[in-house]
Amino acid sequence: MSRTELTPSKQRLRLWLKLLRLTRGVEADLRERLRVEYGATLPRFDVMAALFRADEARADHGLTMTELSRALMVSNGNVTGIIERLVEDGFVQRRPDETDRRTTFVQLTEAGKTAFQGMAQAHEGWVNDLLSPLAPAEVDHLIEVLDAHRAARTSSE
Amino acid sequence: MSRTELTPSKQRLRLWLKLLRLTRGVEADLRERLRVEYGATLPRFDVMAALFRADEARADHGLTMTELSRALMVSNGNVTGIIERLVEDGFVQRRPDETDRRTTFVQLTEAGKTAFQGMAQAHEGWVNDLLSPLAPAEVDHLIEVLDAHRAARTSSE
DNA sequence: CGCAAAAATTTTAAGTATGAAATTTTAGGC
DNA sequence: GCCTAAAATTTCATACTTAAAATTTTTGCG
Repeated sequence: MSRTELTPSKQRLRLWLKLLRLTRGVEADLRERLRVEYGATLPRFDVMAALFRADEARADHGLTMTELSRALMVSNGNVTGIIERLVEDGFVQRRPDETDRRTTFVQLTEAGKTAFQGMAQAHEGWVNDLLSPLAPAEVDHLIEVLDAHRAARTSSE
Repeated sequence: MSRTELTPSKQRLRLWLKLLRLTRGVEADLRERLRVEYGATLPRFDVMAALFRADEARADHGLTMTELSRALMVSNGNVTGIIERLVEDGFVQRRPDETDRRTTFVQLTEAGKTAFQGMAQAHEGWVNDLLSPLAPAEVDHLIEVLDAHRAARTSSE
């Protein structure tokens, strides 16, 4: 019945390329809108999102640089630069750990929280639009597939 | 029945974040392996793959810079830099268009083709491993979903 | 205690990435 | 046949990204 007769390996490669195309397209769109409407960038937004979530979970001292780096899956040196610019803009503040002078806590300022909340609402709408061809049932199914994939990967490590 | 009661918009956002996590994870893995086993980078590999495909399709003159930029969904200025380094390495050669002096054709050298073929085979194996938790039927289904999504997006433009 | 290994972060060098401006060349209308 | 608009590319400034080296501080063991 199928039009093409490909090995599982080749099919997975095809899927991977299509997945990459989708995410690159969506990311390009989101980046463009963040830039035009908020003068922001995607990495900045991602960092602020992580800090906002942390603040909601436990409104104490923010995240350490290492926690941020791991949460976003980017290198530690990378986080340093992004935080530096966010601090310059007044959206983020650093705070030293009293008991361990190696670590630095990082958290959103009030201005940072306010700025993020505006962007986050717009961001959710954009993502919804960009993925709107996917029906809610399809979305739920895909989430399950991704969760199962993630579980399989982490257990095999 | 469902544990959480989220709006379609929030569900799509969740899906997007999971999708991003998957692709970033896979990309990080592929980048690491390309670096360790071939001393190559992902952008270089992507460019070479596009040129290799073009050469298979019509073995004449390669691709123009603009075609490359569009195929990979990266900025034109970006392609200039990557090609520059590939030319230095002897994997790619530029050739001027005789009839239109604005455009430059770019194609793999023999060394480039050979180098790419080795990497491509390994790359397919890595992708297969990384996506192995997805059963072939699931892979086919996902490909259909992505194709439908892509069709819906391009038609609405 | 003393000191080597580990941990958290920053720095560095090179590559990737963008958007905008600049350059060169071509095409089309008058 | 000019001259402006469009097209293809490069250059530029800035930001992001990585891996590796360097720095600072803490921990744990003999």
